[in-house]
Amino acid sequence: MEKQPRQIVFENPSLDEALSVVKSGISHKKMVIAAGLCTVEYAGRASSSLGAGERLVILKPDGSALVHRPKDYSPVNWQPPGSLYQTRLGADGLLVRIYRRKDHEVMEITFSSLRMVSILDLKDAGEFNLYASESDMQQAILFQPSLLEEGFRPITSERPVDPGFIDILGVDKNNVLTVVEIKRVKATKKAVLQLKKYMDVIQHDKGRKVRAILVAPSLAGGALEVLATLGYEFKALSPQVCADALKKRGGKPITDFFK
Amino acid sequence: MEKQPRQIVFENPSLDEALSVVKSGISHKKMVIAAGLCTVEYAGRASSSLGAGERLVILKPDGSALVHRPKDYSPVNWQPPGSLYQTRLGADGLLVRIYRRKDHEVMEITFSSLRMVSILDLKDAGEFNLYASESDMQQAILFQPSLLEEGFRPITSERPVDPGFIDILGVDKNNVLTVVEIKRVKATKKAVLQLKKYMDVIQHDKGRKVRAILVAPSLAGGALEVLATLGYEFKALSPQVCADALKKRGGKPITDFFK
DNA sequence: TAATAAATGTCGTTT
DNA sequence: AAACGACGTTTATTA
Repeated sequence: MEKQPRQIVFENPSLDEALSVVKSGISHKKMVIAAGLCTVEYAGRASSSLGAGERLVILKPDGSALVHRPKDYSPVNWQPPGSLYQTRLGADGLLVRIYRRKDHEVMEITFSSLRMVSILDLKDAGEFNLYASESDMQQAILFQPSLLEEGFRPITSERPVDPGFIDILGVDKNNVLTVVEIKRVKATKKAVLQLKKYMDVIQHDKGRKVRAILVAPSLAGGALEVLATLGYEFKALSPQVCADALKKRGGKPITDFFK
Repeated sequence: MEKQPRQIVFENPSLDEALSVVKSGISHKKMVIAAGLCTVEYAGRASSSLGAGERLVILKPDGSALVHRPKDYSPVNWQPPGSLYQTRLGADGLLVRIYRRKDHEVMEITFSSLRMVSILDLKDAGEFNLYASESDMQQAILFQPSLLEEGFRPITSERPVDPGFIDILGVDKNNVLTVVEIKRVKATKKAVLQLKKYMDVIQHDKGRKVRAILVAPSLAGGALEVLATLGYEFKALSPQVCADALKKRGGKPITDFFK
């Protein structure tokens, strides 16, 4: 019983060597990394053509593939998970074909030469947690209503109304019904209009005084104007403060991606 | 004058070795690739925490950074271009800190061990062309208006109005003013509302009959309803058909609208 | 800088 | 599978 090495790395491999490494990596469901001079053609939802240049190519065991240029956050070409790999030597060099049934998408990479090719067997069971999302802010206000203002008492959250969901519905210290809309980033005019949609419904239903409060770390220029016109209010509150408030409450993060 | 090697690859490097390789790669503005057992902390617009596991880390010369798990198209953590790198040995291992001034974002990777670390000097001046984009659809209709309907005559494209740009403004065979909104994917309710915004302005300005046509490969359920209510029309047209029409038109690549 | 809309958006949840 | 909305969306473009 031969033990697979935990990684394989070839520098300046021949096309033949690269072919055998890539083939092996794919069939063993390992991560394949290749760097070299290549062209890329893509056809599917759109189509694209990438001229010759040196790039980093990543083939993941789950069938996702990435072609990265030396710059930019996003890959120049890619395939989502679930794609199928094929590779062979062609007239122009080492061909890697990545096919996705859904949308009949094909990406074809042609390496004319390689600088490096590698197989990595990565074990990763780490847990990922994201904090301070908008729902975290909501939870924080529900748990500690004074974050919004003294005397505020939430009634419901995510209350469904005609055009969506009201983040928080409650009453203030004078028992005035209050609609709360939360944004985790600077609130734009759009957020105010969203709040207005809810207010239109609530005011129509109730026919009595209702307060509207927009909660966000800050307000965009245009938003303030609309807000003032409509007689709504703004409460500055950052996701960080909410995250801290939740942390003090103890327990684990709200946005637990792996439930 | 010593010539830099075109790439450097270390397998199972010590933390010291890895430190020196990473430092060198960063300072020489090369692409740095590292694979190993690490944790990642991020704080900025949100904050996140990633437990120990083996990942592939890419540091690009333009200051963009990616942390890729063995699965998924998208990185689990990242920093956009323009970030600054810092690296040193810490108590827990090799620390790589990627800081972005904008939004005060920090990502910190801590490697406890490495499987591979590499510097690549990738030269990439290849041209990238994308076809069957929304702009291509627009160009195709402008060049061959019958793709929309017989007798249609475009007047302007990208006409600026209050809150944006009308994709195409023209007149139909009866000289009725027609607003055209184009989507390259199935049109949603949102697209109809976008069209409505333009219509509100046009109708307000002109005070005469105006047609509104939504062009897309297909219509979402909710969109059809709103479209009907507003009295707008739908024309099925795929980006591929538009790309083909442009190609037949001959000449140079379609994505040349960037004048 | 802010706003606006496109994207091979991707990625979840819900119907 | 379709629809809908959120995203650390990113990216491009314009005022």
